[in-house]
Amino acid sequence: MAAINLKQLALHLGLTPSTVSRALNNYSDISADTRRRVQEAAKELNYRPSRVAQQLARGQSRVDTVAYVVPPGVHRFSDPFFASFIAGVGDALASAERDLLITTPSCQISELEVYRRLLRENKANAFIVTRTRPQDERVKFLKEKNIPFVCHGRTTRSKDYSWYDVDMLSGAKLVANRFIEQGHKRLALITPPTMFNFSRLLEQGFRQTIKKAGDEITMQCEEGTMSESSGFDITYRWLNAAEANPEAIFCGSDAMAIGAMQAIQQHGLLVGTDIAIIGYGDFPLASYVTPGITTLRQPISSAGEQVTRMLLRNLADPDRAPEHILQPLQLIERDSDRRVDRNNLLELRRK
Amino acid sequence: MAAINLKQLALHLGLTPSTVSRALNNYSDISADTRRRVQEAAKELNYRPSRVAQQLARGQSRVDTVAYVVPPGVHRFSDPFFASFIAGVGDALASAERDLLITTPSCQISELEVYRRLLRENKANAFIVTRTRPQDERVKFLKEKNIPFVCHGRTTRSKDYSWYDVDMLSGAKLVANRFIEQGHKRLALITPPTMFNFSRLLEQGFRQTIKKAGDEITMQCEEGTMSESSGFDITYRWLNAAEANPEAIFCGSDAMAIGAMQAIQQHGLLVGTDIAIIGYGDFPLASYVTPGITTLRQPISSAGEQVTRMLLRNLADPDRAPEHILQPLQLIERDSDRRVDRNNLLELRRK
DNA sequence: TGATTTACTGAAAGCGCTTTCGGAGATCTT
DNA sequence: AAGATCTCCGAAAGCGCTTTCAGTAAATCA
Repeated sequence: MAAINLKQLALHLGLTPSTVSRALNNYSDISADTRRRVQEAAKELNYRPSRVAQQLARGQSRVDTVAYVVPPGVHRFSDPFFASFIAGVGDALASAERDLLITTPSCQISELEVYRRLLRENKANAFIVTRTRPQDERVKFLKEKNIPFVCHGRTTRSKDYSWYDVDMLSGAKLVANRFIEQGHKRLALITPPTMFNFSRLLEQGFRQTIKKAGDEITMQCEEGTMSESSGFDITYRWLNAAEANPEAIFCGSDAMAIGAMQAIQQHGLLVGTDIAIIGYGDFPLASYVTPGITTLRQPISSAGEQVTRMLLRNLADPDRAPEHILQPLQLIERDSDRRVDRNNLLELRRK
Repeated sequence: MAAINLKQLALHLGLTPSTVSRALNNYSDISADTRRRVQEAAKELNYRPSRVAQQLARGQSRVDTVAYVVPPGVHRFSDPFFASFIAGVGDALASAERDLLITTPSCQISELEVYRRLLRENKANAFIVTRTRPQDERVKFLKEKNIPFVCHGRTTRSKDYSWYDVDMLSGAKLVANRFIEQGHKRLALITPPTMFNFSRLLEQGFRQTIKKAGDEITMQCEEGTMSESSGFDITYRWLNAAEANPEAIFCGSDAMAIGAMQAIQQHGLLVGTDIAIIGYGDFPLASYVTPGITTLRQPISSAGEQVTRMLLRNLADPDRAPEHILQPLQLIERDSDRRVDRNNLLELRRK
């Protein structure tokens, strides 16, 4: 099954490479008979033209592929964030006739190594970096190599490259203030993994607001993984703990909010009435569960699109100045942080 | 911003291409001074080596990329199916040092055209085809061109290529029988788009079972899009209709099941007690909503993995005989099809 | 100082394919 | 039957880069 090339195929047929090539490409100056012979032999010998050589010869050397290296660990693919983001990226890219390469480091290999390989193997010529870390080696690497890229998320030093990010700091303040206005005293926070920059901003905003509100407001905080089960586990533990239950929980993902709600219900408590829940993300199902999740809406699919458009602009004009988009977060009010008359549960259902 | 090539760069520097090339690639036989000059000029003139030429020259002509062309329309990306499937594919591929190219036809372009382009532009050398249609042109195309591929799903004629599929026919029978055993008479079905082969099998299995059960069992059926909103809309319409409400609904996706449940609740009815719901997929949230969704579990992430492993085997040995895997579906019993004491709702919550 | 090494650069072949051009033979004109 | 016209195929020049090899000038040695 050794790879056979044009020359060998030609030799085998007693023809020249040029003839064989034209036969294979259906040129009209090849006799029907020869063409057939050639094509049959090609199939027979399992000849596969080197696309690389073809491209070079044809002068199609452009590589319009954008790579999205999914960060390892932490729930990667099964995160609805992922799917929606990809959707946005994919759509924007498709309309620009570019493709999206998705990959993820296999266990042993460092993330950066994947970037290097993709470049070396000519698989991509631009990158979208997500879930940025405070000090992000990926950003450093790409800047050094002068490769076009755009980030979804900021890093600590972030003036000199393009990024799109949500205004998590303000968003978290919004949530905290809402809880406080609702009269809750014992707040709680389940953060996304703190390795992510946005998780720190979230916690920071939440804490700042609480601090400003004075001593009577307390908070507890734990780091989750963004999955339902982690929201469930953490909340469950809290409810079983000796201390008084939290009155309001801000969950760093809607999935965790769902888990938390489940834990609350299993404890015989009522979400909204006994414990208020606010989530983050507004993923598609947030409004379809009962009660509907009040959540900080993150327009992810549009995030994917916007990030991609930035990148495309950058690609079109490499000398372009970096752009920055700070997307405000909107609080979508549903029922998970709303008190209801406990005796009137069925009525609630009727909405 | 015209693309500059090695020769031009060399000319500009008064050096030969070979020297410049070696300078750029950090060969040790280039003086530090020259190297610096060259690298600076390269950056200055925004020189970008043609990766295609590099690959050809270096003899790295292999293209280890698997493409997954997401079928257009119908809720593509936001389908949790998509994300999980990709997760499985990505993982399996990563461990084999291959990459995954994901793309989707932009509005104007036919799906097949995308396949052609990917091949032409050397972006992929193997394909994973999902959501097969009864007569699938993609399959025909790939077989004709002798390109390695594997399907997730079957077509009508499917002996001579590898596929992985779930046993939807038996699965649907399982569900119908369960409904019947539970004593329901008026069954209903919300199918996935009928353009998909598995949708037909689903309907077929359901109908066959009902037919066998005799005249007293009736059914109504409508085609959904697999989204929450379509489940909601269809159910809502049924509940408002003149005819008697269905007693049990089988939804072709968990998302539709959630929509249906929402519609039922908005009508002041109790899911499980008034109307039984069974979904399909068992996506991550199915157990976290209230009530938990009874569903036909489709092991999607493992589907992605298995499909990919098949493909890898195929790639490793092109002469290998086609493989077929028919995955049995398992019914996961939760609460959405379980009657509860209506007066004891709060207790239920305590589980 | 002449021989020898060292440091660097240039010339040239080649990666596997496409494509233009020209030419040999066959077929067609008048 | 001689030229004109087709058919069909081979020769050869690239595509943009890498890499080996040889060659020159400078540095080192004896």
